[in-house]
Amino acid sequence: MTDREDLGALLQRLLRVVLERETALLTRHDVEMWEYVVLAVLQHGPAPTQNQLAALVGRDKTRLIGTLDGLQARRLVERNPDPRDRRNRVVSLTPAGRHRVEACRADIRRMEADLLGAVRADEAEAFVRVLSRLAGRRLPS
Amino acid sequence: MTDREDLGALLQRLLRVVLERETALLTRHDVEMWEYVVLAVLQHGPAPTQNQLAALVGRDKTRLIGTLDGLQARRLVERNPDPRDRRNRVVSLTPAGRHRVEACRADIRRMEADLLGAVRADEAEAFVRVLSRLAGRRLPS
DNA sequence: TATTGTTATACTCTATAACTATA
DNA sequence: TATAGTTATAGAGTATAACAATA
Repeated sequence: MTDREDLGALLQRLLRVVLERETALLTRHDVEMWEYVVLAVLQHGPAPTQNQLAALVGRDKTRLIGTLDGLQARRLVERNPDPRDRRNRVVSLTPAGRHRVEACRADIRRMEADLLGAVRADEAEAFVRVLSRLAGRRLPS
Repeated sequence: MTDREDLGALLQRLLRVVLERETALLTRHDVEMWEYVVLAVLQHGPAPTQNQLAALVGRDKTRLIGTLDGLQARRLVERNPDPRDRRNRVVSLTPAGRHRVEACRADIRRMEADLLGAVRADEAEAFVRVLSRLAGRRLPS
């Protein structure tokens, strides 16, 4: 670890490449980046409130609304009032939304495999493992 | 590589942590993020034109100007007209600028070592090596 | 005319503060 | 009154276009 670039610079450059490829790929599925992030989070289950969903995707609740409007207009997500507290709107995937995000995910995995193909398979696996460790887990709140 | 988060999500989360720590650290040196990026690039030698410098740091030439103004006002960089083509202004570090960026770099290295301390030393080294490979080299133009 | 550095304008994204409806 | 969702307003960051000086 003698003379190398800063970790921040390296991460930013790699992230930029990943995001460029991912954006192009998602466009072919008619899905924008933030839309995909929302769909991916909802794969784990419905979000009990939009507020919690916003925190989960790391975004403000006000900025989330336009994204949800677009997804709902295309019948990829549903917003249903919670009968127990009608202020809350529980957001969930429709079957179409589930199929869409699964198709996106498959393409992303292919893209990632292609990218990681530049290094040995065991190196790539170790890289992703350490990256997961260092990135920590998503804050649930 | 069964069920894991997307590479983009992992990279973004780790980058966010790194940038937060780096920003706090740079503030103690009275240096902003983009200012540090410029200083770090200039460590390798003067930039023959602001245009080339902008491309090197991955930024528009118009957005670079305010950053250079601030750095020049604090006598950390110099802008000298090129005698052979007086349209160009060659940007270089002053001695104070060199000392400043070296101090920042040292703190950043400490921060990175602390961050990478969460995994074994050989894993951390391999991680940075693969990351460098995948990030590729900075485009000179 | 073309290019470097600069300034000015417009646009996007984000953050903050009101508004409504339910509780 | 307090909270979830929504809308509206203001601010920061960015991109694009015009401008002055030099070639």
